[in-house]
Amino acid sequence: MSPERRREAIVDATLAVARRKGLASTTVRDVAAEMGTSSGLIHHYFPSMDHVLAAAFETVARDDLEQSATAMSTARDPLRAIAVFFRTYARAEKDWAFQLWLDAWSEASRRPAVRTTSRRLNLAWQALLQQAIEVAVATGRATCPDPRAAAWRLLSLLDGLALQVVAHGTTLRRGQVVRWATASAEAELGLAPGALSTRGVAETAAGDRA
Amino acid sequence: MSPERRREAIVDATLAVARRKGLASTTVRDVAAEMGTSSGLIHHYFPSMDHVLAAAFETVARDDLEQSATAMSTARDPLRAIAVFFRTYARAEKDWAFQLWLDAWSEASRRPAVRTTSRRLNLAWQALLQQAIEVAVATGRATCPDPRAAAWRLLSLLDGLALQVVAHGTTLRRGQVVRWATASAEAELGLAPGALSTRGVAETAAGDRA
DNA sequence: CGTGTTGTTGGACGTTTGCGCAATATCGTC
DNA sequence: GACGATATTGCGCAAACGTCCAACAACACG
Repeated sequence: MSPERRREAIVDATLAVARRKGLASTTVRDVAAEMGTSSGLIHHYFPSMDHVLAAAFETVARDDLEQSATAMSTARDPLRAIAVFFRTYARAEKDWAFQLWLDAWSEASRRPAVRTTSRRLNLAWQALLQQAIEVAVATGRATCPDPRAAAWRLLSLLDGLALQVVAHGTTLRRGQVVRWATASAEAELGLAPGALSTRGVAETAAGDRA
Repeated sequence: MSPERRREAIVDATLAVARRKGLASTTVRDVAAEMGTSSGLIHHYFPSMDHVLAAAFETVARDDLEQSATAMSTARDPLRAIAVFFRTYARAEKDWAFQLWLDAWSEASRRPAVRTTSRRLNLAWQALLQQAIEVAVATGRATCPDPRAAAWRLLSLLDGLALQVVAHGTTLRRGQVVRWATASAEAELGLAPGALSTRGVAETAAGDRA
């Protein structure tokens, strides 16, 4: 198995374990057992467990980011692109991925590699939303005095709401998260209520269940 | 030392350690060493480490809650009470307390006692803000079609922004968090821009540095 | 065929974890 | 002053942790 392939295999195995036990309590031996190999092998490819976890978290966050970015790029309209952003953010299948975010934010203070990765990816997500807002403003579809601030606010709102869903389970319903965040976005962008709502974005509605 | 005093002492010691190392990596022996006693003593008062951490987290979150509640109750005006809520939320001294929240949200999936405590306190914070909004609406100082939703949105926004400050350090500045959240609150409550801003809430401005 | 490079193994090392338990110390009550 | 309950100790236990390393296997290249 090629070095690159092996690294991917380690990352995949790490994610399989992290999905079950959480990022924070994923150990070298867990990953080795998941791959069916020895634990020493992991340290042959990664300098420390910190870097393994950071690499694993990065692939998930980056994949989701690219997935959202391509979904947005196929939207026929700047406003629909923003609507797609919100709908792809709170998908039910992503609950475990958001738990990874929670773990990363918490572990950031203890694991340097996780911190830099988490920070970089968070900035990338903000940049994606900010750019979409700027496009909407430039094409006259929206008005927004400070796209950078609006993107941070909307992203943080999504994070804070999703956090309640994932960490506390029944406190909030997922549908409300999307609806509330979308409504805030309409206010931020000077749009009429409902301008970003369900109609016309059927391609992503499948992720909005329950 | 009375049993109740001893429990408090354990909780205090746990917090002293958690402040340094984070909740997730606070161990029985750390707490015992902090108290200058044996580790067995902790298990004599708490059934498991999970409950120790939950109790410690609870006292901090509850103290902060009561602190905010009393500060709000002394405000001369419903709107000022809301402004106080935002200013007391993002105080610099509370960075370590917010790291406790991050740890609690992350650990919620693994530690049952932490989960129920975190959930209960989060609901209490939302209730505090919702009540303040309802008072402002009832006295005609604000308009808000759905105080429950608005409270969740504003609280989640604060959480999401504070998260960036605490977990990633330099990504956002603390002053911006308060200003951005306050601006969102003004929009949610149908207020003029600046209605909740600095002027007139000097009693809490000390916590807004940097 | 020999030889060096590299992937991989399996386990040792030292530490740390949560928890339990027998022994000891302390103290209120008769 | 003796006694019973309870607070507290100090350590043992088994398991788990990250890291490291000597040894074996596989293969490319001379």
